[in-house]
Amino acid sequence: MGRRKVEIKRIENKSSRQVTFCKRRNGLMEKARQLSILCESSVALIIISATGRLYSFSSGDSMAKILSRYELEQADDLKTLDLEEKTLNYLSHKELLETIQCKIEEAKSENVSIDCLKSLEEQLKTALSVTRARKTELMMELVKTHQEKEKLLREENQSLTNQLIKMGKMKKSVEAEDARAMSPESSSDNKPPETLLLLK
Amino acid sequence: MGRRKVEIKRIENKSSRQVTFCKRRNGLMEKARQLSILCESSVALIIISATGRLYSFSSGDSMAKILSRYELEQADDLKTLDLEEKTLNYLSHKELLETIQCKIEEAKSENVSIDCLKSLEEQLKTALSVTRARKTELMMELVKTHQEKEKLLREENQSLTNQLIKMGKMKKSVEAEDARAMSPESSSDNKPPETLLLLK
DNA sequence: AACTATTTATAAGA
DNA sequence: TTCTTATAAATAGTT
Repeated sequence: MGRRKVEIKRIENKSSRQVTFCKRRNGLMEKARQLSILCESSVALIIISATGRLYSFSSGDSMAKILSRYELEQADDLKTLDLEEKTLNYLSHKELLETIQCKIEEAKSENVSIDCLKSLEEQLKTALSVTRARKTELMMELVKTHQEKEKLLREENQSLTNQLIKMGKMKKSVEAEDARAMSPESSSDNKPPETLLLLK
Repeated sequence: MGRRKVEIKRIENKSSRQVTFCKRRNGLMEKARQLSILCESSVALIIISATGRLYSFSSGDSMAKILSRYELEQADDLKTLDLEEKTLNYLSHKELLETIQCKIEEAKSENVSIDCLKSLEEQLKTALSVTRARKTELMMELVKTHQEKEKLLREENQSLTNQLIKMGKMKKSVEAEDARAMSPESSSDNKPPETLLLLK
């Protein structure tokens, strides 16, 4: 949609690449906004220019909410921390925290060097990531437990529902003869309704 | 760009909303891909449908890399607000690091709770920001020192250059009479050339 | 930063 | 769903 068709490959001319970046970035942001409104969906968009400038859009739901939903979906959350790949492979969370304590001890002195602080910054970044990963891990376990519990309840509920249907049919078929013959059994077992309430 | 113009507001009809979602989602993904290639930029796109289904695109750079870059930016923003206002005013960098050490001590036990890790995550984020801030502060001081040194040198240089020019003119005006009359003075003071070398 | 010739995306219809 | 098509919208190259 321009004077001529363009191949989708890196634009060689620097200035026209910059102009195109600006135009298409705006276009993409607008499209993202429209999609989120038209179809009431959540959209998160992050763009980092070649020069490192950051642009972002997020619909109604906050960016953080959308990102955390995304991170939850990725079971490979731990793998994606490739920045810490090395550390994570050789050091446990506990060991990392111990390493950090030493670094902090160093940095607590009054006359710290920039290099020392730079190193502490890196360590803290790593610790933050690993702590996050461990948190996610625990949360995933929690979610899994809940899902299993839910599955069991669903199954129980289904079987109880089936029982009820079967009983209902039987009841109907004997109602004409003697309705009171079923009443003791149906009133004594009141668990099915209770379990049904657990479903949402 | 269709049979007729549409207002950007929630599409009421459910099925046409679904169709539009599918079409525009694909369109947005494709546009994101094109932007990343044409302008060699990093693009991360996450879409969550109204029904909770998740779709995502990320260019070359892994999604995690882009997201962490985004989060880094936010952390910096947080630093400039919260930290300077609250923490930085009441706690020294040293004091904060001490607080963190306690938290880490807690988190080192085998059976940590999610809440405990969450709290540690926050503390590490803060520590990271404060460390960064302190680092920046020291670097700024360093830069300032260098700038001042440079300014002094420039001034010294300028005045010396002026002297040289003046002398040059005087020399020219007396050259015809006696060039050797100026030589003792100009050879005894060799500072000007040396200082000039310090400029870049 | 505007303009405009074209291409591209897509709304509605089949 | 998928395709077709008329039309709206985006944008490439130009000024």
